[in-house]
Amino acid sequence: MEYTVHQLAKLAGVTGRTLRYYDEIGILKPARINSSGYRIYGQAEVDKLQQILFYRELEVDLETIKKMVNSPSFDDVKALKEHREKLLAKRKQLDLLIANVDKTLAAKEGRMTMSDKEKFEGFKQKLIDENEKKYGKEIRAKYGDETVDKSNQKLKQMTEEQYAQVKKLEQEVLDVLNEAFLTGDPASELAQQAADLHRQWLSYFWDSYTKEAHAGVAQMYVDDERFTAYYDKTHPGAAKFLRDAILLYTGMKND
Amino acid sequence: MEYTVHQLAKLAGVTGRTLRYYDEIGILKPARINSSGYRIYGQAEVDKLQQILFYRELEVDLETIKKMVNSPSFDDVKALKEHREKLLAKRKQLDLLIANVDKTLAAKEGRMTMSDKEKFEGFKQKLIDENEKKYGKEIRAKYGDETVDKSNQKLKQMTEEQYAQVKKLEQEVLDVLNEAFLTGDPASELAQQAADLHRQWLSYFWDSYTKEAHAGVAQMYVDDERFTAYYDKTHPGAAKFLRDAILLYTGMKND
DNA sequence: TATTTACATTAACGTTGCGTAAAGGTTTAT
DNA sequence: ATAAACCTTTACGCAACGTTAATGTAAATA
Repeated sequence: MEYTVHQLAKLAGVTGRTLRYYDEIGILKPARINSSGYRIYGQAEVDKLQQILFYRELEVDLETIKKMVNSPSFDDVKALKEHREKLLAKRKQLDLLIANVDKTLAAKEGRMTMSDKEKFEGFKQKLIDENEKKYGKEIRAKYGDETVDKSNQKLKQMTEEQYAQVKKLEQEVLDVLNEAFLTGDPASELAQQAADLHRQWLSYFWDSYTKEAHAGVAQMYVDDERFTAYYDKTHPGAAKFLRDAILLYTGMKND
Repeated sequence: MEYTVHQLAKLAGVTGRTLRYYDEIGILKPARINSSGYRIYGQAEVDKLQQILFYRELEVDLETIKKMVNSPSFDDVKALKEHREKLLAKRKQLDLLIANVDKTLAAKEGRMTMSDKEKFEGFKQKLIDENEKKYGKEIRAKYGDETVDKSNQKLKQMTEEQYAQVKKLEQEVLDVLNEAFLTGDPASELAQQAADLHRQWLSYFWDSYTKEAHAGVAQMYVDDERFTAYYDKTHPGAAKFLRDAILLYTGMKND
């Protein structure tokens, strides 16, 4: 059997370029060249190519393969053993790398959680301040300083476990909001679901839920760029969209 | 603090070329360029370089690092996780490769052992034939056909364990012979040690050792190219050298 | 038979992360 | 003043091909 480049290439699962390259670097020369300058390969070349590809599979470099298949006196077992050592060293290095990447990720996620926590803390403080400003006098007059201070204190002392649940809800709000945003309609079912999830989320902070306060927080998302940025992360305009959904949800705004 | 390329390079443990390259691909630009066209780096660049080198340690490609350190909005945790996946895949691939290399080596050594065994078998047969030719009539006349045939049979039935010991001795003969060859003197201590090891080796095949037979085998090493090739593998001429050493050892040739 | 289609050829650049000259300008030390 | 020690840009080299580009040849079809 005789083959042209492409025929042999297909037979062996490589490209013609590869065969020309192998010819160029002298690792596999065609049996002969016909009158038109075409490379013609025979059975011997097919066999040799198989060998070459076998060693290539093992990621031996072509220079070494060349010696292996072209000089019968070459100690291929020794070469393979050395190659094996190189592979082992590479794996050791890889293990180190992976461990380091893991360490870096752990540190980064630790920091992220940290900064999330800080944001969370800031949010809680902001809620307290807002409540204080809007309803402070009224409520303090009604229940007395002590009661209000204790409530605020409780808010600040949310447990880690609650925090985790809150984080989960927070993510759900985001997910549903982003999906709802694509509908473009704050009155859509998904948008209203997002608003409801947000109510559940808020309930973690408030003893008593009021539509007014909920709507107030929603408005804050638009007014305070810290929160706007948070909700707009995936879709710019999502914060406003959420506010509108909540305004409809709370019935603070019709149609 | 301000640094020129080489100063920063030394500080960070890279070469100037690296910094120029990082400038070229826009991953780390100098703070400014002075009137002579020199790159001047400041503290911010030092810090950034540290980051770059850190990620480089993890084998992240420069294109990705560029995004990581230049755009604050880039999700580096995600990138690292993807990188981690790539590393894991690479390790898996490496494990496969190593297993395949092992398999190849096992097969090759299996074949080698096989061919060694064949050679060994051939050698035993040859010894029998030689003995038969040289001493056959004499010995058969002396002890009878039965005795001789049984002896030959025993030779053929060497156990695997004996075989292993013989292989070990064989290697020792080779090692000492090759070292002795460098002295150039078949009468040297090393050469005589090689001859002695060879006698021990031969004793595995023979019930009774005779100087004459030993010298005869030595001569065979020179006459039969199969064995000549075996001993000449490391140093051409070693077979003849061994013969001479054995001739001196056996006293079959003086001075 | 003329033309299209499917091959073949060589030449040359692109890939990654720099190393390594080469050819020349600048600063510092003697 | 001159040499030593910097700096600059330009550009090839590395491994193993992929990918055009420009051009020539063989086989199939109109």
